Amino acid sequence: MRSPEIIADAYRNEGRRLTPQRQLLFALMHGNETHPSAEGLYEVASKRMPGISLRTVYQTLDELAAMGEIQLMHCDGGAVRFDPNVDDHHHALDASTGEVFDVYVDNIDELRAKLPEGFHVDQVSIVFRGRLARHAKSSKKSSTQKSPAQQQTARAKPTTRSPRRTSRGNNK
Amino acid sequence: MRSPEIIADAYRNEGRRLTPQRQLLFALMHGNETHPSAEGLYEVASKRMPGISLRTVYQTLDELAAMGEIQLMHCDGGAVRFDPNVDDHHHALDASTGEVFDVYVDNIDELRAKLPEGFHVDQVSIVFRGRLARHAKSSKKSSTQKSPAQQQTARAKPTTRSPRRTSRGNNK
DNA sequence: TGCTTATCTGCACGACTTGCAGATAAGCAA
DNA sequence: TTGCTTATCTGCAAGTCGTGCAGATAAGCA
Repeated sequence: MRSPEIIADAYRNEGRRLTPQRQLLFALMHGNETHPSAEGLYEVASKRMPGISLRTVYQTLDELAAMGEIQLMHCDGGAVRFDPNVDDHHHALDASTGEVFDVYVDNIDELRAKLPEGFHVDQVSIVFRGRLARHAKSSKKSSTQKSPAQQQTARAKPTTRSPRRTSRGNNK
Repeated sequence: MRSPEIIADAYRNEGRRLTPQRQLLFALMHGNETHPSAEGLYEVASKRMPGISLRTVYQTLDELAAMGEIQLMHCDGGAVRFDPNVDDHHHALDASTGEVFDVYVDNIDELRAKLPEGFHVDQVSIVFRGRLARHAKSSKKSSTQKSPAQQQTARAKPTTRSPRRTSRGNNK
């Protein structure tokens, strides 16, 4: 995602209006590495601009996505998450915290995949599920910088549902 | 997923009852390569057993998943899809039809990924998005060529809103 | 055949999004 | 600065996908 200023210009050039809501959201998304959901971003935005509507957050994120400034991520059925990093990268999902980290893989094109005959690949996305050891209790650390992707799923494990985010006292 | 008979035995051994609904669903899922959603499976099941409840389909699929007989797939925010293939494999998603194909990748462990320090990978899942060129289907799927995963996303293309998996009409 | 209780079915409800329509307020002209 | 046009914003209803509940059914067994 480009800088808020550049995006502001892009908006103007497209005849769109620059509203304080949009500017706030540009700023909150720029460089944001938390891969927030619309709700999550809404909560942060609400602190700085009480009254902003969740609907506006959804709309603005959709616009940014349509402009190619951010990407959508659908990890494990929860809410969609947004990523301002549109470089060629992948993700690591911490199963216990729900956190998502950007992961760069430099040799995807070397994958030996048996694709259906005649299948043209537009995009490849890889998700590494696991967990981040925040406080290594034992002396086992500094594993890798360019680690080989450990081993693959051994067996389908009992459908872990993504940690539900707390919903603000919403009700309908 | 093992055969319906074996699963039936497994159910009995766990003290669960073998109902005609479950038996039908075991049969419909066994060897099913369409990666159906609960709704899709429900529609097929309804033809053979009018009156079966969608709720029952969800329940039975959840049981099978908990038993490790099938896997869940969350592709692009639509409904969850179920896969009776629990081998170590990945998926190719046809962006225009929504079809999902199983893909075997034999050198995942060679991926050079820059994972966060201390991140322990439990599972790696790869999704190849693109489309299948349908035409001249003369010979069988005899040739399983090991094609290198084509090139990666050149650039995040303006996030084309996922064609909102047409809920009902889709998977039939 | 009868009994216990696991299942099934139907429905309401919750999470996440999107469609709508009236209220607001950018952007521009005078 | 004032006015005007109309893009946006906000609030709410509605739609999709799943899950919780509770009464009706029907497996499995004596």
